[in-house]
Formats: sequence, structure tokens, C-alpha cells
Amino acid sequence: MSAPQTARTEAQRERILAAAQRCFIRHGFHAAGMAGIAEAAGMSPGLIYRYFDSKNAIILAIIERQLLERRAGIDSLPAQPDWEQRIRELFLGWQRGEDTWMNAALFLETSAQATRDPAVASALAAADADIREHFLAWMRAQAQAQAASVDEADLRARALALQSFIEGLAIRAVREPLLEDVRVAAAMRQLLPSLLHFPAPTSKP
Amino acid sequence: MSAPQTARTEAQRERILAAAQRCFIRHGFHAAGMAGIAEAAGMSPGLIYRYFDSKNAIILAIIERQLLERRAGIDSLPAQPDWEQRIRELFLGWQRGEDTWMNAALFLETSAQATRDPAVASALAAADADIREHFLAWMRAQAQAQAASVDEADLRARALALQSFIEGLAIRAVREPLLEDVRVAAAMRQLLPSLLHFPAPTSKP
Amino acid sequence: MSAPQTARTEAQRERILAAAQRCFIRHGFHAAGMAGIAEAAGMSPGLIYRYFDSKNAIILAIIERQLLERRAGIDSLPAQPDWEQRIRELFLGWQRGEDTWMNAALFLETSAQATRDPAVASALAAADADIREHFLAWMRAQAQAQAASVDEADLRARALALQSFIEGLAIRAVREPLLEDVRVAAAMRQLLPSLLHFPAPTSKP
Amino acid sequence: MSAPQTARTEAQRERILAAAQRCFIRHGFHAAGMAGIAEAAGMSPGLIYRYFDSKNAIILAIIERQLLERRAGIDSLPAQPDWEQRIRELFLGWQRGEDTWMNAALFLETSAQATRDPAVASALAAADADIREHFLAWMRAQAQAQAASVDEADLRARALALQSFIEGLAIRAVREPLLEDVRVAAAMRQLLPSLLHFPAPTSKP
DNA sequence: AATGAATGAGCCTTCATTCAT
DNA sequence: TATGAATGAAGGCTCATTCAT
Repeated sequence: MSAPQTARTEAQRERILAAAQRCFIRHGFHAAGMAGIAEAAGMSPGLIYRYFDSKNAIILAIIERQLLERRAGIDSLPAQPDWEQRIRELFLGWQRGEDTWMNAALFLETSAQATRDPAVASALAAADADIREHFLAWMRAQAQAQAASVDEADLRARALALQSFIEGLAIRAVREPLLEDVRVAAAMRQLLPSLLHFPAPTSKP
Repeated sequence: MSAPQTARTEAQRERILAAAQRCFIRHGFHAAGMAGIAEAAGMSPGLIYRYFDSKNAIILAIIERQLLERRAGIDSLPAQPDWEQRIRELFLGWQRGEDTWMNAALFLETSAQATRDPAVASALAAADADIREHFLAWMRAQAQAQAASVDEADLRARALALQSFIEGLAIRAVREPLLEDVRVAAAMRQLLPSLLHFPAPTSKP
Repeated sequence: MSAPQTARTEAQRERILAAAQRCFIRHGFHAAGMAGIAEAAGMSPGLIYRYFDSKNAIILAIIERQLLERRAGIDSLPAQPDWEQRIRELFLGWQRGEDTWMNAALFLETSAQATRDPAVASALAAADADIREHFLAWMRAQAQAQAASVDEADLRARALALQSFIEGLAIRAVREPLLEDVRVAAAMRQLLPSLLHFPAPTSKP
Repeated sequence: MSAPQTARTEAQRERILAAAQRCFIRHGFHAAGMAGIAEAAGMSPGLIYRYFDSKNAIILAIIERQLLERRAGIDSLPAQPDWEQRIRELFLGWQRGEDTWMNAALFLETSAQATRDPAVASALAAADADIREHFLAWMRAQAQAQAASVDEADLRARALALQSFIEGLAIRAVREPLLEDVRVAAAMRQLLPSLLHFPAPTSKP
């Protein structure tokens, strides 16, 4: 980065990131050009380079940004939501390309990018580890709400399973835009009970 | 396609597809150049165009190829495999970038491409629908092996859930190359029992 | 066109067109490469595309440009020129490849291009129709200067005949670079009198 | 040339030239590819190179071929044709792209090529000189048929004038495909009388 | 004599990045 | 700080020509 950290600077960076994210979602990393991003951000292409070293740096920054949003999204999860309804809405948003706390296309785009760019790879690994910790905290709260015994290893397994399932749905949303959400709901009903219900504390000595 | 369907022609196409697949996995669709693919295939760039109309046509062909491989992979699933071991190996292969019946990077790459190229999108949608039918057939066989009642809607829900979970693992493999497979195994143990165990036929008249 | 219509923009376009015209005359549309044109214009290849959408667009623009020049050339024809001398000079200019209001090589190049590119074809048809109107106006003035009766159909026939003859000379200039201009002059003396002399108004009632 | 001059050889060359001419007329020198020519000739691309050294050599050969055809066309001119009708038909044929003794598009194409390729240029110059001699002979016959005095210089001037006019019409045919032939006829009536009518021998002492 | 697969140089065009203003 | 004109290195693709069979 080449600009001092004034408030103005931060606002400009934010403008660029928001514009870039929109462009990346619509066209993908490669097809989105700096010119288009600049226009979407309402500034000149040259100016972007005052706030970011390269197009790649923007991608990295967006990944970080996504991390914050996802973390906030998880932290705001209520204790006992109507899970089925919630995930259905999320899935529908993905299919429509909406920019919720996790945009499906952007998620795949960044994931694919990780296989090539080591910087992206490590950024993603760090972000995902962070996310899972927050997710874990939420699950722990769930377990405690059920007055269940909290086995850390068990919690982690459930968290990973649930995360994989939801991310798998992101792929489905992209690859099968016509998949009906009732079928997703049916699939969830197969999985969620066993993942979100914790056994009562046994009287194991 | 512009060449007659001789055996030679088919061999050349295959050589090109294999080379392209390697390049796409390593660098992604965009970053992989025709020159690189040609070199990897041991031929000149111009020759490729005798067998494929464009770089894009190669991508489409690879998607079809993947479909066949995935279908074969599913059809060859044994009736009662050691599921835990099987998925662990699959996951490890993905992390290593191995080219099993589904390469994780290529899977993400094609998925991401679908958000931009309508031709890719419809090819993927068709392929995935096809795959799920085969997957469904396998699950039906599982249920029958357990002498369970076979409710089609229930089967479809289980199939979609299992597919989403496994594809979610593909993302994990790419984004967390250091994720230990024992944790994946633990996650599976949370899910598989409820997905692969079918209730005994109730004595409903 | 992709750039605003500032004076600078227009100057750049002009620079490109002039360079392209030189290259096209020397090498033909196909053999003239964008790299050569860029070099001749003193700029980088990429910059040309800020001012023209494609190589083809440059050709179209040159045709329009030629139209303006030809029109100006005709409009500036004096009422009673020394025709013989004038056409001799024109012909000599063509043989030398000079860029008068009509360069012979470019004229043939554009004409040949019309047989392939429909856009060029219609541009040329429109330009030629426009040109003939101006030419016609000039002939009408000639007739009136001779106090002759003005029959429109007759005027048009003379204009077409004269135009064909002159354009035929352009071909001769290209195909017979050693043809002596005195022979051209002799040929003209066979034609011009009957074309440029209008009969006195008959006392037809 | 690389093949012995057997009858077979000559037949093959002719097949190639005929095919090439058709392709060149339809697409122009550049756009017509060797593959297309080979297909039109019913042979493989490689075989063409047994009979011609290069694509350029084919162009040269076609020019020579055209020379022969044009010469034959002129030599077969009847002594007192219905000139108006004859040229109208010629013009219509050009507009339709028909391959008479002079195809308009091919004529322009070769002419344009002459400005770049010296070999083409000299071939054309030689051909045109040859043609004019034949044309001259025909005019001389015309004059004698009218029992007119035959002034060589005068004949040459008339021949050049007529040639330029007709070739100018070839350009018109290409550039104005919608030009009505009645207007061409009217233009001819302005020119031909003065060119084809020879004064009776004056009793110059 | 004949094939058509193979070559590879070169073309038009794009776009991340720089720089004069 | 901001502009947007300018750069130049690739990239996908074509096609005349060659060569093994």
C-alpha cells in the first residue's frame, strides 16, 4: 500500500473494493477489467493504483473483506433460528446471485484462485480457520443451550460437516440454477437433526 | 468439430484434452495459454485447431469428459464400501491435486466458469442432472440391500445431501490444503449414518 | 467510436488515418499490419484501439475521408479549366502514387474490398452517389455557362461517361506505370469535346 | 515449376487455375485460402504445390490466363456489332459477378495487386500492352471497313479512350451494384459515336 | 502422384500498468 | 489528488507451406 491511513484513504479503498466486488461477481476475476472497476467506482483507472498495488492486491483485499462479513454473519446467528427457512433463503439468494454475506460466485472464484496464487491460498486458509473458530463458538453455544455435554472434538466434527454441506450448496446454486429450494429443504431435513441435536449428558462416571 | 471421426482423430483429441486438463488444473482456464497446452500435448498450436474450434470448445469437451469419468466413478461404487476410508482417500487425493474421477481444482474452475459462459452453464447443469440420476440409482440399490422401503422423494433428498457434502469437501480440499483427513473422517461419521441407513420397512398395511 | 470528441481526439484520429492511408497504399489492406500503422503514426498499437474499434473501422473511416476529399476536389473545379492539362497532371500524379484527391491504388483497393465487405460496399455506393451529384452540379454549371439547354437525363449520361473514363484512367495509371501522358492526352481529345460541349438551344417551339 | 510438361500436368494445372479463379472472384486473393482452392479443385492442398510454387504463382498464372481469354474475346469481336447492346450485356454480367472474358472483381483484384507485387505489375503491363495491340487491330479493321484513312496515332488514342471507358465501367459495376444499365447505355451513346466513327478520307493532297 | 496432418510465423486485439499533466 | 492517454507484452487464432506416408 502506498497511501497514508487517513479516513479519506480508507473510504476510497472501500469504494474501490465495493465496485470491484460487484464486477468480480458479475464477470469473474479475469473478465472484470480495471477500466470497468474504475468506472464502477466512479474514478479513473490510474487512481486505483494509488490505493492498491495491483489487481491482485484488490482480490486479496476482497477476500479479507469477505472474511469480516462472513464472521459478522456468523456472529449474528440467533441461538435457535428456524434453520430450514434460513438456509432456504440463503440458497435462493445464492441462486439469484445476491450479495449476502457469502456470494456463491465470488466464493467459487476465490476458491479457484487459491489453486494458483499462493497469496490467495494462504489468505483463504487463514480466513477459513478464523471462520471456523467463530462457527465453533456458535455451536458450542447451541450445545450449552441444550444442556448437553460439550466434547470439543465432536463439536469440530459437526462444524466441519455443516460447513461442507452449506458450501456444497453454494456449488449447487451455481451449477444448477433451476434446482428447487424445496428439494434443498428436504436434503437439509436429512442432515440437520443429527448435526444440531446434542445428546443429553450421560451419567458416564 | 472439423475432422473426420477416425481412430487417429480421436486419439489426437484425447491427447489434447489430457494436456489441456493438466494445464487448466495447474493454471486455470484463463492463465493456461494455447501455446502451453500445445507444448504439453507435444504438438504445435495450430494443430489443436484441427481438432477443436476454440479454446472454449476444449473447456466444453473437458466438461463432457469429466461427466463420463464421474459417471463411471459412481457406477463402479461397490454396494457396501468402507465409506469412511473411501472418502478419506478421495479427500486426500483432492488435496494433493490428484486427478481422480473428480479433480477438485478443475471442479471449482468449471463451476466458476459456469457463472460467465452460458454454454458451460448448461453443459454443467445437464451433466449434474445426469450424475444425480446415477447416484440415485446407487442409493436405491443401497436401500434395497437393506431391505428398506424405497421412497423416491426420500432417496432424492439423501442423494442431494450427500452430494452437497462431498462437493463441499472438494472446496475444503482446495481452501485448506492442511486440513487433516482425520477431521474429515470425524465429520463424515456425523453425517453418513443418517444418510446411508434406511429404516426397516414398517408394518404399515 | 469510444473516445469523446475533443480536439485532441480528432487530431489523433487524423494522425492514425493518415498513417493508415500511407500503409494501405503501399501494402494493401491486408498486408498492412496494425503494428506498421502504429509505427507510422508514431504511437503504440494499443493506442489505436482507443480511437478506432478495429482495423476494418479504419478502412471505413478512410473511405469517408476520401469521399470528403473527392467532393472538395470536384467542388473546387474551376468553371472552364484547361481540361487537357488538368487530367494529364492528375494522371501523372496517379502514376507516381501521389496522394491527390484520389489515390489510384487506394481507389482500387477500396473498390476490390467492396466485393467482400458489405459495409465497405454500401459505404462506397453511398459515397459514389454523393460524388456524382456534386459532379452533376458542376456539369450543369458548365452547360449553363454555354447558355445551353439543360436536359437532366443528358447531363447524367455525360457525367457517368466522364466519370467512367477518368476512373478507367486510374486503372491505367496503376497497370501501366510507363504509359506516356501524351497518349492519355490524345485519348482525352477524342472524348472530351463531345462530353463537355453542349448544343446551343435549338429553337424548338 | 516443378513438374514435367505432360498433358496430364497441364490438365491438373488447369483444374487448379479454374478452381482458384472461382475462389479469388468470390473471396479475393487474400481471403481465398489454399484449402478452399484445393477443395474446389477436388484435390489435396499438398498436391497443388506440385504444380505451383506458391499461392502467388497461381495469381500470376491466372493473370496470364486472363490475358489469353481477353485476347480471344477481343479477337472474336464482330466487325459491326450492336455496340450498345453488347456493352450493356457485358456490364450486367459484371454486376452479377459473372465470369466473362473479364470478371470485374478479379480485374480490380489483380490491378490492386499490381501496386504491391512487382511480378504482378510487370505481368499486367505486358498483358495490357498485348491486349491493346489486338484491340488496335480490331479498330483498324473498323476504320478500313468504313473506308476511312487510317492514322495510327489517332487509332491508338481512340483505343485507349475506349479501353479506359470500358474499364471504368468495370469499376462502376463493382462499386454501384444497383446502377441501372439504361444509364450505362445512355452514357455510351455519348461516347461511342465519336470513338467508332471514322471520318471519310479527306482529299488532302 | 497424392494425401492431409503438421508446422510455426505472424496477425489483430486486449488490458494491467505507468506517467505526463 | 486525480486524470485518462499511452504503453507493450501476451494471447487466441489463421493459413501458406512442408513432409511423412
